[in-house]
Amino acid sequence: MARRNDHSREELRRMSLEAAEDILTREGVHALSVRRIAKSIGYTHGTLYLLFQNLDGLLLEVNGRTVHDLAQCLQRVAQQAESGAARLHALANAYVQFARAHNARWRLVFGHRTLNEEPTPQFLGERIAEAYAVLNAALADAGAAINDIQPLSAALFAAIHGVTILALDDKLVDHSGESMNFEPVLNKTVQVFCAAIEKSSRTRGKS
Amino acid sequence: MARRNDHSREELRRMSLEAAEDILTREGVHALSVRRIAKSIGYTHGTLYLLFQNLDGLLLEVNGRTVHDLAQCLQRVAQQAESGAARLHALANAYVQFARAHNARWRLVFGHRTLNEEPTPQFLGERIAEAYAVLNAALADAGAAINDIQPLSAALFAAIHGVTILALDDKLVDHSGESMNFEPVLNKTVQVFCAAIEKSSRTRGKS
DNA sequence: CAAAGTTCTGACCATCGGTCAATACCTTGT
DNA sequence: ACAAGGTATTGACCGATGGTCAGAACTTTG
Repeated sequence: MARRNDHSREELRRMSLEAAEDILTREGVHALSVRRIAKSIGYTHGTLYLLFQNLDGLLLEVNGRTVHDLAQCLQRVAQQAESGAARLHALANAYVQFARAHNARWRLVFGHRTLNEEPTPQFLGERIAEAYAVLNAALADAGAAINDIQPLSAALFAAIHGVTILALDDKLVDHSGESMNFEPVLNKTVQVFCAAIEKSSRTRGKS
Repeated sequence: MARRNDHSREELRRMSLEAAEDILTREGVHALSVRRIAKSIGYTHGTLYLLFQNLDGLLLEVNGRTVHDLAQCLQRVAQQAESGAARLHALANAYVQFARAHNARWRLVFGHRTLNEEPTPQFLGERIAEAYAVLNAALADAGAAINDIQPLSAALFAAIHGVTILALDDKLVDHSGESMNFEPVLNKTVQVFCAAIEKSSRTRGKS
């Protein structure tokens, strides 16, 4: 039957989360189940309920890791890119690319709420704020001192997020219904916001 | 056992879809199942497999209806609102409000892909294009003749979509992590795009 | 009124998330 | 060295799911 103390509680948790991510990446959400994860780490499904409250709890932690990875990715990009508009473009691109590279994992973050009904737990919210902060900083940097940076920043984040979602589903279409590449749409998005920043910083101090 | 010919094939399909929407609205996605729908229309689950290929097929049609309803809603709003920026604001607002009013149904449209793996079927894509066309027309109207209307329009659509998603999840946050109302963010979004349209129409004909 | 044709059912299957008594293992005390 | 006690792990079990399909229940046809 069963080895004992081969792994600590924390090790087992980590193994489970990594296994879940692996299954997600290789086989897709449909293949993800408590039993499948258990099999993957060489234990039975019962054991997983000693490590996590339930499947939902496990997935929530997977999502936390995904968002954390995204935040780190954005941080790296922000450091490497030049300031100003170039940095915003780089960040926007990194966001979409991350979502494409980790398709299944990324989708789970936003699709999971479909399954349970509870509000997003605070620990996940904090991680999202983490990613958001990077963009926020870049925007502040690009636009110097702007009064109304808050809604602008949130709007840019949402816009990039929107492009990402539609791009993943291939739902970015032109007027004739033909699907388009995300690049021109994303570039336009950032351009439009950059123009707004510029204009805003020109009139700063007013009102 | 069983009444016979009480309802035509098409009637049964319609009843099923309506039942599904009702369950979705009243009890949430978690309650939606083949058996639950069957019970709701007074048949057994086996019958549903004579009407739809499987649960996925049924949900796809539900989604088609939802998007169609959204498109109609947008059309109505576009007709009533004044031209120009006001119409764009009205459309953006209507989009978010529709999503909020039909929370569960709307989420299913974008969360469903989490479950199956296949690409969005063309009939759903067309319905989305239908909704998109309304925005596209309003934008063309607002900005007169613009060369690069295509990416602009797609970008605006995506931006509104992004705000809507984040608003529904209460994931629109300011720099301190506090959640914000969607209105200022949505207004800012439309403003920013209106400015871009204006600018673009001022320099039209060039290049 | 029987035969042929249909609509509908419900037993059945594999699988799922989740629980928990029982088991197999480890540690400790003597 | 061995038994007692404690702990980690299991796997049978539950209710429910999506899905299939032989055959029952009902209609129409000849």
